[in-house]
Amino acid sequence: MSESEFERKVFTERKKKIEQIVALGQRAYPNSFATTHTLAAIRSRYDNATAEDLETARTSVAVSGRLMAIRQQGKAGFAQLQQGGVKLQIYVRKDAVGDQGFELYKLLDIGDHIGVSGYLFRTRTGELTVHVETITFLSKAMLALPEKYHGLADVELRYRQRYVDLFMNTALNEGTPAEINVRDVFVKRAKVLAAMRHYFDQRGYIEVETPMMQPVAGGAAAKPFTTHHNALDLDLFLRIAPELYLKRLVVGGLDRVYEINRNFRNEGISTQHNPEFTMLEFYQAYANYHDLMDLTEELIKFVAMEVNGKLTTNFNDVEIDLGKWERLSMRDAIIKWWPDYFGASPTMEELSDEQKLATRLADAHEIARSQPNKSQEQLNTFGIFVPIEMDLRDRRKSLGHIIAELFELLAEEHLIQPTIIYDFPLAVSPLSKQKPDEPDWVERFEFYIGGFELGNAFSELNDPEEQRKRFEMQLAERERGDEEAHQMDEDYVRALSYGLPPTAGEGIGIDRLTMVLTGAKSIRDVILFPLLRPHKKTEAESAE
RNA sequence: GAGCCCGUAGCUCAGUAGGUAGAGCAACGCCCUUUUAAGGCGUGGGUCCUGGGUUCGAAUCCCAGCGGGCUCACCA
Repeated sequence: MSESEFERKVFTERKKKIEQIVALGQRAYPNSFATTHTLAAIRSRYDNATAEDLETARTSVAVSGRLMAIRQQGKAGFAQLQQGGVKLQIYVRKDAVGDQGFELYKLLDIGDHIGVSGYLFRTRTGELTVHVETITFLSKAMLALPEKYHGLADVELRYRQRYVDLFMNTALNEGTPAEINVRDVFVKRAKVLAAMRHYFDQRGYIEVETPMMQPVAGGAAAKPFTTHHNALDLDLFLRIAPELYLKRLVVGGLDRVYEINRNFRNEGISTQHNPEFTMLEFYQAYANYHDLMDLTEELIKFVAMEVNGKLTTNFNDVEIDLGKWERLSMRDAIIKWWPDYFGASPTMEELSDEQKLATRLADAHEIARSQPNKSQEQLNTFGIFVPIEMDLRDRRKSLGHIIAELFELLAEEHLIQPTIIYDFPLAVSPLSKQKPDEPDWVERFEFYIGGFELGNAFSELNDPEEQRKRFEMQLAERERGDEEAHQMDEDYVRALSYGLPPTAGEGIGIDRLTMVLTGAKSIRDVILFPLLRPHKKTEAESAE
């Protein structure tokens, strides 16, 4: 820790204060303090009590908390205690706490933890306050707290010193903008997890934990982190998904399983991506993707009610109604969001035939190219569209890949209200079951809220021979340089060979769902300790 | 990975026609027995992110680096 002169000075002064506090008969770092109430309990129980109520039935309390404000007034003073995200004012006067007690009070700093006992009253201005009779010193803040009104605003410091962020940036600080009410966000995140567990537990799913360290990183298309086990001299991957293990469990007869845990993907960081993120995955035997569409809507509604008590949520200044869902096939979504700028929308038939789509994209390319005045947005779209069109024309990518790319380019950003996008190309879905009537398409859906993907689900491919073929197709793509193509997993094929019943499974990004439910604009605001590049150490510090 | 923006006291921020730095809070000392972003008087505190360059002179202009934010690309 590199300290400034200011911080060293404050630290030294406060060490002296601790000595003085000990000289007053207090312990420097006592082991405990018995309270009668939490601050939250006092607020909920006595917030409506009048001054007369409090006077006639005198309520003695012992409470503790961190001092967040001190307003000294000669031989008396007010201070504000904070505990559990709740604040309560205390009033200390010399004639009530005695000479020693008041000496102690004067040695307190903002940030210190104390315990007080006394009785409740209302001040002249009507604020519920503890009239203090004894003060017990509990712990000292050896560093100065951030500015009391604005809190800790520097985004980098908030992430690096989340411990400060958490006690400074609460809804109780008037200057704190609602979107960085940090404590509340993480309380809600915990409620999301609890609600999900409750939902699945009630429906006969069992919660399981599958390996985070895997010899083959499967179940998704992503670059993994690698690690090594010394005793076995074994290279391992941090998992990118639990999927293949969870389906092995369904083979084993655990018909309904879920897991809530971290996935690790060695890819870029953005407002929607952190290298480690939390995923719910669940599998249900004898269900298909239609069943999971219904379940998804029900689950998200349930979680929203548990967390927020309502189905609407404000995200990026848009009111989102989690009670109303739209369902669109991927091809319909492309047709719906096809921009006029590219001419008339393609037809379903054109989107299902490589040759016809190639012609259609070439036409669109020409129409867009010949338009004289392009907006920046159109230029951006065009800039992404052109390579897609060329990939199809030069047969570098299959129809399926092109469809998926077109969908992401044209439709994804529009999916603000809850939308289920179903029927994906087989080429981008190596673990999904084909549609009986359209073998190039699979029974898969993703759902979108706020313009990004929150979940991915499908009827699970359970034919071991077909699965082997799909893995081989993936290996071929890997050969062609796609580092994220799926690896072969022989044991998974073996597991399928013992018989996986018809099963559907789904993964839901917990961080992103929490963003939607709390209005957080960055995934880093819903992860307590998001990954940051460490500050480069100075030579002096490295030598320590 | 690319583009744009930011980095000044512990914190929140001012400070450019380039003249070697300010406020509020916090800290320290004093006054104040119903305040609440309490108030009053006084004091201390800064490698202006780092390293180069231009200049008589750089927080300010230029270059490189470090850290961060946003947008885009990849992905969930």
